[in-house]
Amino acid sequence: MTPVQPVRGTQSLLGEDADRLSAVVAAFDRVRRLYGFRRVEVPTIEQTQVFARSIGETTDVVSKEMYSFEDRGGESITLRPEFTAGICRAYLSEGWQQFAPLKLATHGSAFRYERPQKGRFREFHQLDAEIIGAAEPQADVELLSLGYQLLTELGIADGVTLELNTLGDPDTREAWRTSLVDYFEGHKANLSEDSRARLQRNPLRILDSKDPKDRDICAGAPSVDEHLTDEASDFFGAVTAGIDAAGVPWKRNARLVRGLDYYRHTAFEFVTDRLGAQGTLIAGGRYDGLVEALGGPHTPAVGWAAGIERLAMMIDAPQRDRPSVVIVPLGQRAEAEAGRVLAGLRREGVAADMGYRGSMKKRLSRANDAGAAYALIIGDDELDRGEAQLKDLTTGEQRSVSLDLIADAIAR
RNA sequence: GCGAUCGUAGCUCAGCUGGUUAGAGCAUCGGUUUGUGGUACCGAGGGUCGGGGGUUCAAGUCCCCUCGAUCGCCCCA
Repeated sequence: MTPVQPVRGTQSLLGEDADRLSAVVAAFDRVRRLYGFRRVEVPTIEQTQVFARSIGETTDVVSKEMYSFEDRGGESITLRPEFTAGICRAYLSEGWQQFAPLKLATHGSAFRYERPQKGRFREFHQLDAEIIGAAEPQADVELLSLGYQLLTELGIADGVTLELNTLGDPDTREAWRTSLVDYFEGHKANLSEDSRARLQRNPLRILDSKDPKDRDICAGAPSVDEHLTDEASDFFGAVTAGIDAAGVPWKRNARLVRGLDYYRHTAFEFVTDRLGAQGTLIAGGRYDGLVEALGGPHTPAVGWAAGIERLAMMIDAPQRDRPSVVIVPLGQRAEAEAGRVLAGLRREGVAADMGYRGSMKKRLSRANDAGAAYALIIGDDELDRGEAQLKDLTTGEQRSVSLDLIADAIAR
């Protein structure tokens, strides 16, 4: 019988690869506390309309790339493809509005039915940070600082660039869009086939086309700056002044866009060239229109999400967990005593382990493989004297230690 | 959805233009050492060569289909 295969685009990780993911999450958890972002839990599944309404019913994203199914009650359910929409739903349905402005953080699995490639999976993991109910540019600044400090904490800030742009307010956005369509219509003949299709569907996206011909045309395209209202311009100025003051390096990318209509003002990506085509590590922006799209009151908000797998690929290998001591009992009498010693050490906060079976040779070999600092050998002879042999696995030195003083001996 | 490359042991791979019982290293298990790991030496287990079909006297090797992996395109909430 052939073994059961994993679902395409899912990962099962042991050892260093798993440690990398948890190191990223641990760093995020440290940093988000420093910034006062409260941990939230939201469901993995939501009613499909939570995502469909926020994204727009007709897009490819909704029709082809979500894991949606009908449950036994006939309800259309979707595995979350991201966190933002679910958090906004909770903000409305759980009455979190009373705590606004709210700084929230979470992390976990998300699901997208896409073709797997480097740094892209069908079940993947995200860090997520949101500020809901704040229209002030300081919220954007705080979120950008949080992202930068996370990258610094992970030791990868040097290889990452913050690309920043503004999409302006709705008036700005509409005016810019119109002039972009006019401009690209004029160059339609020279655009790539993909971009000609985008002209109908999502003209802003032409700006980040990878096609060299498109890029030349984009170089002469109207900039959002020409359409910024005074208010939008002031807002962007406040954001950039704020991150400059906070010491966050950034680069203007006037071609950075967001496809969905609910985005306003700030749009940004922390990118790297070290991960091939999937170079975006953290992506976010201001989404003042989203809560309204979910049926709530007008609510300004800004946030970002980061791909945990991508961050994990960037960092140095984390130190693996290793026991301080592995107990090696010899014989049945020793094994009973060893169980007491093991429990005692663990209660004292010493990372201690003991194999379930095996010869002394085997057990020592396992202790060595586990990276233990010490092996504690307990045999009948030692037991009679209330002692054990403590062996330093690095130096090979071994000495007798009283069973009551093992934790002290290891600490030294 | 589209394109390219690739699937041989748990892992990394070798296997020439199709030709007897498919190999190595690492890992695992056992032994040299019944109370001493990391080193060394000896030995063992483990593969219907991703799956299915076809060509051929003969297929791991050639052809088709399929599944999967990798990288890219599309998409990127």
